[in-house]
Amino acid sequence: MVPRNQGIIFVSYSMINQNLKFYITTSLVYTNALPHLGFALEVVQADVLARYHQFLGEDVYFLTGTDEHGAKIAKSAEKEGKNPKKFVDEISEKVRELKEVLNLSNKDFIRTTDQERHWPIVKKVWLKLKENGDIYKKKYEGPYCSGCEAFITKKDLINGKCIIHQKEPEIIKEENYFFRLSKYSNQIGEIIEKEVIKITPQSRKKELSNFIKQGLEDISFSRSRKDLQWGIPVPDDDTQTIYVWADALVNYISAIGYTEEDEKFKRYWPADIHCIGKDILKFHGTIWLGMLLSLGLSLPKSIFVHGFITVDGQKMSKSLGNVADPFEIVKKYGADAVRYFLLAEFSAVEDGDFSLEKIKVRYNADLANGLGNFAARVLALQPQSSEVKLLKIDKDIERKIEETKKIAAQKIEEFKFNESLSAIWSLIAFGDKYINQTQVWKIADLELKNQIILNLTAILNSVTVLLGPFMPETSVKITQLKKGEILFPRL
RNA sequence: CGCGGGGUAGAGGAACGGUUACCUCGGGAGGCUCAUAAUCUCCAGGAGCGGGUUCAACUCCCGCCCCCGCAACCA
Repeated sequence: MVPRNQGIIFVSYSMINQNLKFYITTSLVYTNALPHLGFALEVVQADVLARYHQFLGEDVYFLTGTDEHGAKIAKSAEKEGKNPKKFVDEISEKVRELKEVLNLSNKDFIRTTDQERHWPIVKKVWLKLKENGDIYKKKYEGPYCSGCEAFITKKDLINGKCIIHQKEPEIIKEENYFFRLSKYSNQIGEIIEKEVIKITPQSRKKELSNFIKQGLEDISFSRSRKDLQWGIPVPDDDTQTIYVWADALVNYISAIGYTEEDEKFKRYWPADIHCIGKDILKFHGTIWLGMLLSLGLSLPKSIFVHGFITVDGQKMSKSLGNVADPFEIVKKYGADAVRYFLLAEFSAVEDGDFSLEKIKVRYNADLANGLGNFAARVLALQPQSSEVKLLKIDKDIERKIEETKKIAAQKIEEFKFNESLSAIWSLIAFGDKYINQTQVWKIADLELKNQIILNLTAILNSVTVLLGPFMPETSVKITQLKKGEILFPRL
């Protein structure tokens, strides 16, 4: 047999990063409904980055979790006749299951209902902001729907009426705590403008920058207890509940135990990458930064903003009944096929469309016919006898492999997962052509034949390693694959 | 004139101021039989509309038409 896994494949990846830390987060899933494919997209992208940096030898901390407070959740729970705690426990557990189902490498999972890890730090943050004079009481005036028993926003209105209750809202005044975001408006504007925090893609940075130029206003940080019971009480004032910003965003530091002395916090903060959706960039790019500035903490190094998934060309929505369930899709195609689809089918920063038809086409074309078939071809060519001289891989093959490695790595760092994968697939195509051109199966000269098989094996091995961050399970499987075994059966 | 993104073969996606605009699926022809009806080669078919800048524009600029985000208390 030609040795299957020879040498360090990713030699072009530096292995000197042992002391570097890499802290990567996703947004928290809001637990008012089961997780959908959109969240799967975010965690899969983050997982590729995490695994890639792991591969580089860095000390990776990959965090995800669930945001479990809010009136919406309390309401959804009530609808199902459950108490909120039980309700969010169930959904949070489902989100956790995604870790197994999608084969995620996250190290930690934080819940905003965690009274031991999360609550104390939220309170601490609150008190610190207050101490700095950045939290104050102010009367808030806004449209309030008595049907919803909550303040509503413009978006909840159609023709000036509440969508759900067909009622005109009353204007109600309420006293809430506010965060002095306006104080940091200029500073934040400059941070974004000067790219102290790198925002990918550029277009989002522009969007955010323009938004901040209009000037940031102070933002309400609490709700009255009667409107929002399911949440963390404001310290020293239990007539008020902490609103989402000062609760959910804090997860990024509560998970690593924010106190200046905490070793874990010292080690990992600031985040290297916050992975978020385009809908919440504004909050991360303004409120969160304002909080950090007030706390005197260093700022995240970068924010990566991904697009949304549509299904059959339409926005996912419960009313349309087209919410794609990641569990079901994985059940049918397997974790790696779903990961592959989400990463390869579209650019990470654009919106992408999912459909069962599309994933099937990708699966058959790229995984069964492409990767799987190539692996089978190479394996079938392995010589029977074990006497193989130590040969060296041909220069031009070596060159092609090196080039692919370089592109694949570079594209990951640019968040261009689809292009990284397409570089890997062009190496597979190169291998396929090489087999056809050499007609290796016909060659009688054993030495020449073995040389070619060695080259092919080197290609397959490289593909295997390069695939690691994207398709971890498949990557392992290929190294253990035996003649005649099928990696991805055609569907 | 609120801000921003986009309109590329039948479908879905890239790239780029300069040979012949690329890839995948689909369609057509041929080859091979190591391989999962796989794989390889070749062919057909394309830049929203109108102007401008340039030796040269799909790429830059202007106008128009159409789509889509954002326009803070929404995860």
